Amino acid sequence: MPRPSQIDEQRKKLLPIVCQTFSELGYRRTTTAELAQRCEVRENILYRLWPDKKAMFLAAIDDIFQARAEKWEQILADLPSPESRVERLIAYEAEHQGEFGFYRVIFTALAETDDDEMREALVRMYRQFHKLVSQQITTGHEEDRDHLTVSDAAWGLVGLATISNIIVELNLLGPRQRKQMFASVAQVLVSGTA
Amino acid sequence: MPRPSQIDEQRKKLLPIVCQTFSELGYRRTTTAELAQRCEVRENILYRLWPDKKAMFLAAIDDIFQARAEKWEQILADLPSPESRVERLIAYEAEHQGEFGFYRVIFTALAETDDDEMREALVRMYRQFHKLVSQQITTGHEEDRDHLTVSDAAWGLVGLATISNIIVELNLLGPRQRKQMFASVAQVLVSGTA
DNA sequence: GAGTATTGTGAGCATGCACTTACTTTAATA
DNA sequence: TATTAAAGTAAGTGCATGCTCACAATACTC
Repeated sequence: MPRPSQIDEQRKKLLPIVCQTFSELGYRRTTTAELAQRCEVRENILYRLWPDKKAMFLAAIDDIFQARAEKWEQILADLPSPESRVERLIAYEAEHQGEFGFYRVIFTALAETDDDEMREALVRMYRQFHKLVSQQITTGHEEDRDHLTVSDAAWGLVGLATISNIIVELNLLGPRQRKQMFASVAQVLVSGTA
Repeated sequence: MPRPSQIDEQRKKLLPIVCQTFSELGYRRTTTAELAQRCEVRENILYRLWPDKKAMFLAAIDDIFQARAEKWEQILADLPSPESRVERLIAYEAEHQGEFGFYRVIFTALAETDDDEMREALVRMYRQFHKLVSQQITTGHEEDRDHLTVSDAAWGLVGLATISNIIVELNLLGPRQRKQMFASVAQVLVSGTA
């Protein structure tokens, strides 16, 4: 009998490096040669772990999102008080934005939505993300409502427009729901402006 | 004397086709061969109009944004009443989201932010966009504040996270301002949730 | 230690694609 | 009508890059 395969172990070992590379360079600019070099193996080996470059990228998307979700859980675990959970996450996100190259990966993936698998991976990811956010928005946060500056509200609207377009691109909501969502959120942002 | 150059005219004539192509396919997937075919000229000719593919893309970004801004002006011109200007634009955006392939261009551009010119074009565009939005958010929209559903608020937050990452990526705000903006908008979205 | 499948090496193939070059044809001016 | 640069044609070049193949070395089981 021959030696036992360690493909799974190696996949697990190299995945963080693959994630890091895609986060830095995005999809297109990441070459298989670059990946191999950083992983300190030949390209050949990578193709024994994943069928093609796209599979490497999809694996990276899943892993990066997973890491983010785990980070969130960890934060919430430290803070068992039911209140201020959202506030805690918001503070964390505000602080660490763009740290994991998460969105660089997302942007480059969004540039490839003509590919079905890529599209599906994105849809899965956004659905999970949105669900995660939803679960944390507990009701009863009435408190004293702060007013927004015009500039802040404008950024909020630009963000809203962006996510709306992503929703269109990925068919995350039907047109009717999407429009209603857009109107509601925009309304809150605008009317909350001092 | 030879015949006068009509380069400017031809540039202007072909630009819409170039825009359309980039909107459909994004940056990378748009090949110069494809552009030439759609423009019904040889690749050669395109390279007499623009120095390289990137220049064609940058021209497209500018033009697409310009078209959007003009559309907005046109909408506001039809509606000289100072009130409900924002509402009108919001309604328009909600209705026509994703129609011009605007964001497909933006996403693929965001995948190329390692390139300085590309980056600068995006920064210019976002600055203008945000300014435009800001100008329209008139104060005094107190009215009766609608409450958001949890789902809508969550989408708002995802959009906020997205734009925040874009802001980081493009250095549109300093960290301090960005965090403050994030917190304020998130606060309004969360506390506005029924 | 023999046998076998795994792991590693290195070269290379095929293709897509941005960009070029050498040339012909056209038409506006003087 | 002669001149001259622009407009058009056709072919090609060179490079990056995803992916493969033939083969050598290794180490695990029996």
